[in-house]
Amino acid sequence: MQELPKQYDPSTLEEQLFKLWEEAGYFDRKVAGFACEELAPYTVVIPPPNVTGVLHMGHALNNTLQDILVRTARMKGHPTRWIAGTDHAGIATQNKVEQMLASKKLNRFDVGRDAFVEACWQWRSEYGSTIIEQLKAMGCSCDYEREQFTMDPAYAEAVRKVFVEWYNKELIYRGYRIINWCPRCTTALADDEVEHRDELGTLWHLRYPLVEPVDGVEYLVVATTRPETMLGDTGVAVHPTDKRYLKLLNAEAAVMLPLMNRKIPLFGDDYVDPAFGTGVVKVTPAHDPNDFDMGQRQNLEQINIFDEHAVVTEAGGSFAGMTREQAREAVVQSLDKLGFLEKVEEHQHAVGHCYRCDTTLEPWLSEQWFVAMQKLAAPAIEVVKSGKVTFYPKRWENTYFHWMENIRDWCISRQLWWGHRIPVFYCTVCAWTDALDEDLFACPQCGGALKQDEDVLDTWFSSQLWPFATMGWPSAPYADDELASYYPTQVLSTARDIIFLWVARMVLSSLYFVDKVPFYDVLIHPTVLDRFGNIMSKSRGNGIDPVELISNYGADGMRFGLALQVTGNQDLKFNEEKLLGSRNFATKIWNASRFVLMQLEELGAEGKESSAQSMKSLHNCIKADQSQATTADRWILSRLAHLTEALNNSETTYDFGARARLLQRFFWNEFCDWYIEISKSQLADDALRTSTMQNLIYVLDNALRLLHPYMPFITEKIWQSIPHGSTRPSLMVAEWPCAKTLADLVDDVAEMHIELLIAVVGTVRSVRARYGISPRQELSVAVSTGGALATEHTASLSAMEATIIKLGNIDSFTAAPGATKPDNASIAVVDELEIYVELEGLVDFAAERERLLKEQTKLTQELLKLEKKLANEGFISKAAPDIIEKTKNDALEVSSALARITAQLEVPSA
RNA sequence: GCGCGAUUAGCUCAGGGGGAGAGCACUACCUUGACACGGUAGGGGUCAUUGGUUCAAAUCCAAUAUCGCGCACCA
Repeated sequence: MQELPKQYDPSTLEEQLFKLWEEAGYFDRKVAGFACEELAPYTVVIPPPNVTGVLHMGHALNNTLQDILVRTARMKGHPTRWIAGTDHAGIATQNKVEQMLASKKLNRFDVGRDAFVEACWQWRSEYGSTIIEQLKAMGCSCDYEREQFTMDPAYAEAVRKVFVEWYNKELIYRGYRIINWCPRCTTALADDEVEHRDELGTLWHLRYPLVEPVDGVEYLVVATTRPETMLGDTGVAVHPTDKRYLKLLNAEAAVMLPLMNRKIPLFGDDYVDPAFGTGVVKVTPAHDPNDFDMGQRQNLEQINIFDEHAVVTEAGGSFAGMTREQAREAVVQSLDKLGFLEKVEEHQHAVGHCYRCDTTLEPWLSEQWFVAMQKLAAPAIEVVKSGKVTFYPKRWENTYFHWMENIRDWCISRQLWWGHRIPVFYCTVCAWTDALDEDLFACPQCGGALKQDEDVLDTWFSSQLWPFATMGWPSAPYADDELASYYPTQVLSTARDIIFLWVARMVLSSLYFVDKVPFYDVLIHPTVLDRFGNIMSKSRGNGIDPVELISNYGADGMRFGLALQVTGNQDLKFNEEKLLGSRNFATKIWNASRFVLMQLEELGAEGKESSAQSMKSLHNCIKADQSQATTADRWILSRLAHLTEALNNSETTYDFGARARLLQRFFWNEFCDWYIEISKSQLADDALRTSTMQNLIYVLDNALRLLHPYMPFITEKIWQSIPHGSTRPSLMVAEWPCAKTLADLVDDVAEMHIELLIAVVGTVRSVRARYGISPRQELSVAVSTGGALATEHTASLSAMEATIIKLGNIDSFTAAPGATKPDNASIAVVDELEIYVELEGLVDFAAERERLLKEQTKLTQELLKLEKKLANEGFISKAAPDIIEKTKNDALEVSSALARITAQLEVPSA
């Protein structure tokens, strides 16, 4: 046995304990050699944080939850595997490395592609492990030995195989289309990578003169939020049935585009909403997705007026060389000068921004690679509909369905250098092109030199393979047969903002390539907001650093405090006070354990139990020998049994907050506040000493096991020091308390009897506080029992006399059926007990009379309410029998209490 | 525009058809031999509003208001 230091110091202990776990290899208990083969494996893949990442609150929360699940499963005996690793994060990492180069006044083109990619790898090896180290500091029990990276050679092989397979099945194709373009990152983005934000913009109304007036109409008015794009206008559209413009349509009128002096046609298209603005739309096929579609239908020319930096090209005539912002101003000015500006108004509209750098995106026409999603989506919808995959909370399934059912083709090419290069090769001589599993240098058709596609794949294209690519796919047979035994994974825990980007695509690709769902449960945890309800972000500067929280509250305090705040809500307004409370809870656990150990030591020093070895034998004894057990012993064991059952029952609902609360209430309010206090008087009794000690150890041992997944460090440290009943070397691989075994310990009688004790002690304490009687002043207390169980209650209270005397600081205690009330005593009626606290010479009786009058009024009102209810015919005929029974009992109790208080008031006070 | 969430004590939030709860904060007392990051006892709420269902509504339904989120956007 090892003595615990006086103060709990998370900072030094956590590091030591983590090292102990890691070195012993407990994270994979199968490897560590502990039996677990008979149970189904429990696998979780970590949502791989970006290599550029540092731990933020979302990670802290999400990984706390995953660790709770994994640690619980491990203790229950499941072979567990929590796969950890990082994502290469194309744009994010490339941006970091570009920033680094910029500090040396270089850009990526200065150093060249190979050197740049090399610099990315360098950057990764230097900074890429930060977040993994931080996960360790949190206590996350991941399988770090199998740490994965989305650019590992084996992983790259998987990505390439997926591309080639889909390419061959024509699910991947190349197309010339309008995509979302970030002019700062100079790359295309997928639709889901666009962040729309409402902004107050301007709506410019422009006059477009007709080439020839029709019926006196000389010009049309179009409204636009992007006047600079007019340089690329190749048409003007109205709704085909819009009466205002029918004449013009019939006349096949054309417009002379101002500034560019280009003749462009007017045409009708259903897309145009005649109710909006003037009902006339300028059409820029190269710079707006809707205009692109209309342009296709009308066979309009596509004039791209921006280069990749959103600078106006030659196609923009005299505006060439201007940025889009400069061009906007210049175009508006020129139009105004020429009298083409009709009206300017404010206009609220959504603007797309780059999800990585927040630059305003440009809809841009370019050649890109796409995945045809529709066919792939159907089975992915099916598995959720049929319940093979379940979301928690379930409402997120709607979000998933909505996306899947309205799915659009996925732009997967990125004009970046850091990432998986698209494995498509082009012959520089002939027209040969193909996607290849292996690099090839000469054209199989003409022998000419081959060139690989310059673009890399969307990071999410590789992340979608994470659950199976991390388990050896596509190597055949799967390495270590992992895919066979550890797949599908049990649960995927993540944030709601990547349901589309990641979750949906994992389902779809896993079904296609492995023919299995990637996970059974999807746990969408709440989003952590700041205490005012705002999203935490760098730009707001309102983020909280979990590393700092760990140093302030300990990893255990942070974890428990976060878990407490997890409910079914979609947001979590971060409440740091809960962490403080959790740190205090950790201290409470520490000190309660110290108390138990101190008692144990004292017992050993007296020679009652001479060695740690024999103390080990104490474990479980209380269960074997219930004859030794007091009411309090049986009560706390019964509470422990209920707790274990409740924890097991709520498990699959992922209700972390509720479970944390159950644990805290049991340990603090039941074990510490009552059982430990009661044990003090039992330990003073030679006859009860050993059995009480056994019970303290037994309950503490089990409570530590139940708490371990939430607070792994402190529980491990204490457990190492107590004579627990396990042969296992570490709590993290110890046995989970068996609910079935514990069920035998449920004891309703003991629970009821402790309620009596709590009522008596509570009454005495209340009386003291009410009348300002010093805690040192001993009091005389008598309890009159009544009702059918009067004899049993009397016996029980008498048996607990020593404890009651100690807890209430009482000098004389008696319990008897119908005991007479001493003169000048305070009376309290609790259930069927009348509790008398003698106050002779201690208090002002007028005050006590006053209190009783108040109590009488309260009870009278309560009784009236109950009687009214019972007199209600509807209630008697329709309410459930047990509710009626309960109401009758309540009425009886209240009326009896009222009678006793009334009687008391009628006795003239001395 | 469509969809989702929230509205309960000063604060953060549980709960959920039949007695309004926790933690923090507040008040009083207690330096009791595990713990002042503690103990004991208290004060404090028309459960957003309105209507409906029901014997019974904080709880179920509908509408409204306010706040937040997501999707889709009409230039």
